[in-house]
Amino acid sequence: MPAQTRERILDTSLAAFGLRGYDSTSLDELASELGITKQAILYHFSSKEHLLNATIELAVKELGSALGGASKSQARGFQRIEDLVRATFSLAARRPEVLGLVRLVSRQGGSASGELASAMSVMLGEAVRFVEAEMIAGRFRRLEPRMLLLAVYSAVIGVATEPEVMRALGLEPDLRSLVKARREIIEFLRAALVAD
Amino acid sequence: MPAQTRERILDTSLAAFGLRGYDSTSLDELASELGITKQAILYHFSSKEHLLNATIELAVKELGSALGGASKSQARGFQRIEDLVRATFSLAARRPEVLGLVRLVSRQGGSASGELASAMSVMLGEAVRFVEAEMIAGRFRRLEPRMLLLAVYSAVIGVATEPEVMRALGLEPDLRSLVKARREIIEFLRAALVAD
DNA sequence: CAGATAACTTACCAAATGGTAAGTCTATGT
DNA sequence: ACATAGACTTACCATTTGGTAAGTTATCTG
Repeated sequence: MPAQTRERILDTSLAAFGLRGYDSTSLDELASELGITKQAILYHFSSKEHLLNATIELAVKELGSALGGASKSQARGFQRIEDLVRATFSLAARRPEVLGLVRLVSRQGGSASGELASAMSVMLGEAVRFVEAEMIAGRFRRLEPRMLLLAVYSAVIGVATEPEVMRALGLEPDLRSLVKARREIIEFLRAALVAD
Repeated sequence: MPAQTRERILDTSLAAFGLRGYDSTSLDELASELGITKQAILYHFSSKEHLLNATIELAVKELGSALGGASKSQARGFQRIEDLVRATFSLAARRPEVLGLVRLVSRQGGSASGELASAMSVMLGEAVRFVEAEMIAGRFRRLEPRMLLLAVYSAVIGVATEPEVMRALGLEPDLRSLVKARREIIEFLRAALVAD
């Protein structure tokens, strides 16, 4: 019952696009990784761009389910930020390609990015309101909420997805270091955010 | 006196590689942008990979001259961090492709990355020693210096080079917003770093 | 059993890609 | 005047790329 071919293609292309990039991944490569022919891919997805769209769709879903719990938690104050960072790092360790694809799309833009952009807009909109509320409640320092989130997002995604920079710093990007990095960035954010 | 063709090629390829990526840039494209033929490029650089190497070399130079002043300044405490962030943002506004290429190389690794990696290693090594000294002097909060730098690096590079995320936050990535982003991230870092 | 449909494969193809070989044009030194 | 070398261009070329067309095989349906 190889009706799951479609899912296998999506999985493989998510890994390839997310880790190596769109242009650097050819359909022939994908096909041979999967042990099928390129035309089998084109049977399920009528063009490479359509495949990218579907892949983004999958990544959005995975991102949602990975961060959804933390984002909807009723935790208040810094605990909620901490939950979110933990969830992000967990995703970065389990499926780095998902964050890689998010970054790829958020950089290149392109026609396909609409869905991810709007999904992220929703999440970021919620986050902005949350941060604003915490600032008003006096639990967070007063900073510009959107810029603050941009900095937090960049710091977390960067730490979670930039292994070469870790190497330049003399840190091996293995699991232990990732755990350490997570703890450190949480402390860093706590210092930056929590009002005295 | 078109002996400057070599430099023009490097300039154009720095922009192309840094903003669009390596695989997404063809030699034919580069050539037609320059109004020459592809073989003229291959005359100066014997292969695309050699061109990439030379381009990285140029980017390293530009990075050094852009950040060198701030990095060698004798400013102490947070002022020095602020100088560095300002220099980075200035570079991001003037020549975004340089930081783009840094990111590209630091992600993909590859054989050519040695030079950039070692250049960055030096800069980061200095930075680690500086941060450690400031912590000992009690001017910075006690955090793990390398992880701290990773977070700072990620935040700055992210904010400076991720226009799509800015758009998702409802901010146009124009000059005014960049200035605002710079101010905000400096405040963010100050809050995170400066000991009470 | 006939035929339709889904899920592929084999066979092609035009365009683009990185690269080679050979020629052309100009300046310069002898 | 002439060879030499530098800075290209014109002509090719093999491979790779995304994509089309036409089978083939198995399964389900009337």
